[in-house]
Amino acid sequence: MASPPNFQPTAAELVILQQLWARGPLSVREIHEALDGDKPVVYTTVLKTMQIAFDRGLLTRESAGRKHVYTAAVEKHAIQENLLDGFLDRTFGGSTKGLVMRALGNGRASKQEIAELRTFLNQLDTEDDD
Amino acid sequence: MASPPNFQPTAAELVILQQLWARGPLSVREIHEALDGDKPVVYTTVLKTMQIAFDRGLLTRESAGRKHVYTAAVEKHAIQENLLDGFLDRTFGGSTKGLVMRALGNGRASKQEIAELRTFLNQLDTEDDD
DNA sequence: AGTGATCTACGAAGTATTTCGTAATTGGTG
DNA sequence: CACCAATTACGAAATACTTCGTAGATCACT
Repeated sequence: MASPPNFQPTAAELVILQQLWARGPLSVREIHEALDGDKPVVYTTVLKTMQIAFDRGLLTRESAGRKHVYTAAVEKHAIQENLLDGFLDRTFGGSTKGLVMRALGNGRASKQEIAELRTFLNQLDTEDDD
Repeated sequence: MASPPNFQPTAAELVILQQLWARGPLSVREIHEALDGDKPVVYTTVLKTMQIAFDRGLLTRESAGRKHVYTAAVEKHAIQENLLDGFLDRTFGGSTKGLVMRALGNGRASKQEIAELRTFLNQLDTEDDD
């Protein structure tokens, strides 16, 4: 069976994707305005990054008058999984348990999140393969 | 209070560190032999990477006859946490819950691991701040 | 039609990382 | 001591990614 392409957006591309995933289709200007905060970014830097992401198939776009409106062409969950797989192997030698324990052990997760995860983990049960 | 330096080893450095964390102090040759598998690596590439990691303070070394024996100078858990923090923000917008659910949802975790995590999560309880 | 603002395209410099080749040094062995 | 193999040091090319400036097109408005 054919696997989906293993898109691995770079850090700069990921910043763009986060905007599009969260807010839907956007122009370069809209994204530039959202990003140009404490750390200023030049307009054409954002433009170029989006053009590259478009060339790589991460984004689609439509002409709207003189400008382009971009849309994420890849699913957030799929990309997160791709990136996570690599990160898991590189940093935790593939140990999901190691990763999760470190993620929860650093005090960044709220009580709320922990409670939700406990529920999630309790559901996640008998349905196992390998 | 002074924070520990925020070491962020590169991918190549991390490969070296994984060896040292797992197997203790090693020479360049020993690491080269361990890595030179399906994807061949040249000896001096490994050497150079280790010299850079040494310069950056990630490794220490001792002379043993004509050769050097290297040791990890940074703690595995601390490095994993540093890298995880950045990855979490970039890829999951800082949502630990999102990360953990994706990590567990992809079917890579064994029943065994899931059971252990459930135990861990149940212990992880009242001791919360923020 | 002319002017100015906004936009896209894109080359290319800048930065970070990885990879490799060459030279010099060291240690053991005949 | 001479030689060979193993080793370190290091410059520099190769690769990947990011950033920016310039040029040219397009649109709105006068």
